[in-house]
Amino acid sequence: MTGRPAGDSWILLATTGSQGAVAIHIDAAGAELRRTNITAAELVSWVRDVEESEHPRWVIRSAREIYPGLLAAGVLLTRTHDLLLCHAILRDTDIVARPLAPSPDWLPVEPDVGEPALFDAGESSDAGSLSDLVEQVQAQLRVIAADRTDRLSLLCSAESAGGLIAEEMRAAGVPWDAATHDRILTDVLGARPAGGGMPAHMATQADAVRFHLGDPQLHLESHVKLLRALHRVGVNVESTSQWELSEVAHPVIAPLLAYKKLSRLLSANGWAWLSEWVRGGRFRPVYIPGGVVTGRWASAGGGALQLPRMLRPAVRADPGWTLIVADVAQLEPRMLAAMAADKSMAEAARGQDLYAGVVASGAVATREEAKYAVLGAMYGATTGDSGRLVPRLRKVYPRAMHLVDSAARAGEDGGVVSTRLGRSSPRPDALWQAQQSAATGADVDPAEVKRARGRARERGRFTRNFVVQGTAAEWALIWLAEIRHRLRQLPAAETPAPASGPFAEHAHLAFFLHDEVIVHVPLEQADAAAAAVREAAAVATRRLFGAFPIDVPLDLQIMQTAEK
DNA sequence: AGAAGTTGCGCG
DNA sequence: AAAGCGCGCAACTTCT
Repeated sequence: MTGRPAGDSWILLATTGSQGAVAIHIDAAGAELRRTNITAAELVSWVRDVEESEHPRWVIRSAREIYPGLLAAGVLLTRTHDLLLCHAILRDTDIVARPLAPSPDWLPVEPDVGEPALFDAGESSDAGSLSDLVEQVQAQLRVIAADRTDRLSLLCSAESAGGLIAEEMRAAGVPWDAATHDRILTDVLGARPAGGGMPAHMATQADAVRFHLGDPQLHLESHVKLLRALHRVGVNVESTSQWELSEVAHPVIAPLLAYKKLSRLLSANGWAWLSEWVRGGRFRPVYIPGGVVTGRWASAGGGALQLPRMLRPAVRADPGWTLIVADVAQLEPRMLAAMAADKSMAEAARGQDLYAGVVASGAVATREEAKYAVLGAMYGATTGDSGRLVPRLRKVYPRAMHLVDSAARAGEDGGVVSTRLGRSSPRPDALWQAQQSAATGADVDPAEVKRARGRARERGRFTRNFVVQGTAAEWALIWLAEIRHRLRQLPAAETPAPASGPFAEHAHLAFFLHDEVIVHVPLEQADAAAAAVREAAAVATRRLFGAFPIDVPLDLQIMQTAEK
């Protein structure tokens, strides 16, 4: 950080078990300015008061540990520096000479899937850890300050905001209409048998499959048994995956594919999921910011990131509220064009459909080809339709292609690559390194060399994708943080939505998935919230790429709130 | 019996 | 093993 604005206060907040907490005002280097001891009884109101009067940046061990309790008490934090999340970034970053010394004390904690305890102190909050905390924030601030470009400062702010947003979204929940979900299940799977057992439509397909396979007792969920049965009737597939089955012409295929689809829906998001995960009109998934090495979020429980599109209609605003649903089309290739400052690719990215722009460039003939070529470029395809099309992009977008090709080369050589804001890929593990050096010797088994080469290529594909996926994650993080910031400015709702907990009277983010958001807003604020989502996207683009002209268009809808 | 690994499929 | 990246989860199989 090149400088902290005058009057900007940072407060290290550490819980000290049953005794309460200690708050330490720190300067830009993390040195103590003054210290306040707070009893457990006054903690919540103290934090609330200071939040309102000082608007500090709270330095906390982890939002996941302390924020659920505050939210349950109705206290929202605006800005934090999340030591656990930032530790991971600053430890691995390759954009400064001396990254943070890694420490096992600062590894992510297991998410607590249960109910939030009131300001749960956690087990690591003994007296000794206070000095560790001070030491850690000072070390982190040193690394951030060493980056004269301020990218790590921005990344840490955004990542920390993500830590808050993840907990806020869980507290608010996704408004979920169980009746709609149930209706979809009944329509698709058939009536749910009273005594358990298979829903009607599923049973019909299963019977058809067993009939065509000539085995009325066959257990369809066992791949081994199913495969044997398929072989018996001459369907010579190597696996029971749908792509391979769909290549075969045989009367058993249609009902089998239909059965697999229904079976998947039932086991992943059927009635059992509904009763386990939807309570009081809300789905409350556990988000894990930074859970993926690239910086993307992961989730734990509920399969939040895999909700089938078929169930989207079950996401339903409360009475008097509506939903803003927004996503970015082709976020990753847009990030690539801007990172590489590739004006030709940015030109193709103008407007809603980047693939149409690629076709217009003359590189490929159809939109479908454009899509395969672009995805292949970012994923490192070398064979098949996709691999065949990639070289054409090298002619029209040499700068963009050079960026991903260089990232791949670095990865193959065992090197590290970084995103726009300085999140760096992990180093190769010891096994990988050993495998590579073992393959360079004089008389090495050719199979060994080939295997090592394969592993090197594999890592190249990972680093190739890392820079793009990771930068897209950074864009999304800033987008989220800016949306949240703008929603905060909106007034209280005319009609409360009690199920939203701390957000019962306020517009809030309800769902986030890589490049899309759902915002739950009072009806009367729909237009203002939509504007906030759009402005936030523009800000994210500008923060990452300055004046470089890259379009990041949103597909944004204000949901119609139909009567049931 | 329970852990660990595999398969297949949902999402971006 | 789809043609290439990143995930989580359920159900089954295999290992201990």
